[in-house]
Amino acid sequence: MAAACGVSVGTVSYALNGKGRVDADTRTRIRETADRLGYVANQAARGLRSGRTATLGLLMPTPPQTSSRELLSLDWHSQVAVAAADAAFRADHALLLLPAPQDPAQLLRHPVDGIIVTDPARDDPRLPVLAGLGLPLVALGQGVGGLVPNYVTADAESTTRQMLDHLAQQGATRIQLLVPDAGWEWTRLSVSAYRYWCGEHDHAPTTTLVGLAGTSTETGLADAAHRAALQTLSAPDRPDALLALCLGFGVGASRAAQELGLRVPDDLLIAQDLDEPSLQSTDPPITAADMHPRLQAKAAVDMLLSLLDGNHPPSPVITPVDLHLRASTDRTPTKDSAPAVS
Amino acid sequence: MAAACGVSVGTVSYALNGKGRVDADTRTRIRETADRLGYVANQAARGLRSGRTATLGLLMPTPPQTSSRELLSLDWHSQVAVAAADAAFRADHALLLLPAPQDPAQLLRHPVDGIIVTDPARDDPRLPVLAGLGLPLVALGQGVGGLVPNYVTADAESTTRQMLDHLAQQGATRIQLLVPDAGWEWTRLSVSAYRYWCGEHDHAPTTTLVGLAGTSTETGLADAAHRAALQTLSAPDRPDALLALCLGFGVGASRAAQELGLRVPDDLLIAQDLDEPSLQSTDPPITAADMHPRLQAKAAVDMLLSLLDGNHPPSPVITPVDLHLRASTDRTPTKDSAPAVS
DNA sequence: TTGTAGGCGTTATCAA
DNA sequence: TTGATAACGCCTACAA
Repeated sequence: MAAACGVSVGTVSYALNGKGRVDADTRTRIRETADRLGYVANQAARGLRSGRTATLGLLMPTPPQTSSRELLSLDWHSQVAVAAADAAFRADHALLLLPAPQDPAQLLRHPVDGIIVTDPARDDPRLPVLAGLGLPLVALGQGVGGLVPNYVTADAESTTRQMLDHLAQQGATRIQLLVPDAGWEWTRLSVSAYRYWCGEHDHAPTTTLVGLAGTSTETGLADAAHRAALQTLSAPDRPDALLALCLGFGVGASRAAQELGLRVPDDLLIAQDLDEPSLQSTDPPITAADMHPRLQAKAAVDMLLSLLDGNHPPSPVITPVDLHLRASTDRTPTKDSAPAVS
Repeated sequence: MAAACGVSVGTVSYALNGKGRVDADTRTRIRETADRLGYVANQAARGLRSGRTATLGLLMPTPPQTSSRELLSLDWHSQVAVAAADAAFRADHALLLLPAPQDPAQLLRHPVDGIIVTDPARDDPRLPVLAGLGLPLVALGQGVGGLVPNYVTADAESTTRQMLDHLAQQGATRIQLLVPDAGWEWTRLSVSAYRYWCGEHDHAPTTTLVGLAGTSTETGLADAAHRAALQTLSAPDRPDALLALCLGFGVGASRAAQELGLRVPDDLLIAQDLDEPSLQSTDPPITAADMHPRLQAKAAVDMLLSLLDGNHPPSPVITPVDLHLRASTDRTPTKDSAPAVS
């Protein structure tokens, strides 16, 4: 382009991204003409020359092959994806959406500088594939035991303790956990925090394992939790609070309570760790924790970019969690007025 | 690479993508070594030469600047994004997630061959920006009056009629529409179909406009609908069925009915046009239509690819819609057994 | 049937 | 401070 408007190509390049080599006047002149002509450097050529693509990959679980391992809120993923794209763009990078790969070669067809992998599990089939790529990697979720050293996550332990404290403060004396039977890292940490908390508070830890076999939708999760909760709540020494550790479980528990004639929050408190829209449409709405997916996404992008710059970013990054207190755990006297803080 | 393993670079190129120039033996030999070495052509170099990027852009509404115009289910978007990425990959293209642009130049920094724009509105600020780009464009949603000639959408009219027929068949005689006050194309078509249907069925059309000012979350939508429904359902000649034409409205209507002591479905039927997870956690679950976001996404990608090949794809593509009948509109005698078909 | 060479737009190096 | 030039890897027209 701009060779035509005054100087040589090299000078244009230096003027637009070089450090201090060009004359200030020349630079402003070039900048102006570039703006006027709407000129932007060709990414393909730049990539060819530099070996970098200015593109980050976001590896999502692909719906068709969703296994129980990858049961995650779509709403969560959507927020992550858009926020990550936004963060990448602000740093002059593009974000490529990658379906879960069968074949590593498939991933290389559209080269990226680094990859963010969402919620890896300990035996995640995507991990060996990624390892073979030799690309910088950041996990959005637990780092699964050193397999992915750089990761961004919320604090499972602190989240669990916050919720337990809140339930106890609202009068719960027998808090029971609804635990997904899926071997997730997040679950493991939460349960362990629960046991620890029980030890501190002279509380007998009781957990109900909810089988996830064959479940692949939010409704399925709710149904599974519903069955488990019916059983648990019919027992003679039933709990007076349920903490649901998986999407959908809160809705299922709420349904079970209603069918058994238990009033929430009077007879039973219900809370869930990860917030989701459905928790606001139950009656009463269910307390849950906001893990700030957008914030996590931005942190993951920043971490990856910093890795690409050759830095050793602080890792892991632990992002904050905010409890959304709703009516399902609100035992304050005035039950009629709007009690939800969301 | 492969020059080292037998022949010249040109021959490798011809062997891997050329027509018939090379000897069959040489070709298989080259293919084999390429596979063995995991060789894939460098996209940057290929793009530099060909001018194409093998990359499609998906333009999403960006959360920070979500205006009432772009209030859409995040769940919907997530499904669209992942399905589109998958379809693009199968056609050897990558899918770039694009935040809504302020500046057209920003979009050009990461060049794409074409763009899918989700749910454009008639006065969508993204459209003039896109027009200035001169790129092939496909709308995922209504084509907004010729502005975007190529589009993929579900059939608003047929969806509305199906729901009205279903409600009437379940005994509704005074069906009222809850209409978002947002100037959406989909809304306009639905309302017009409703009026037409009323004419055919000797039914007095009544609609309640629900103001969306200041609302930007699903909860906000539900609250707005809740207020409107309270008023409507308290009127002397209250409707016996509500058809909600916006996300969140079904949940809001359901809450209003409960507060007024109206039983669903006995005293009031409730249905919503676009399905969402929350509709399954209300009591009772609410009937809605599945617009098959994944199918729509795939159709949009196919249409865009076909445009890029210089074809005139059939446009618009109208995708099918499936009614999910749930308890909120089920007046069959056996009310106790599980009535939901989902 | 295959090798050779030029050029796509950038940036880094070197010379002026 | 600036201009010329080579090279990044690929495709393709042309020569062998």
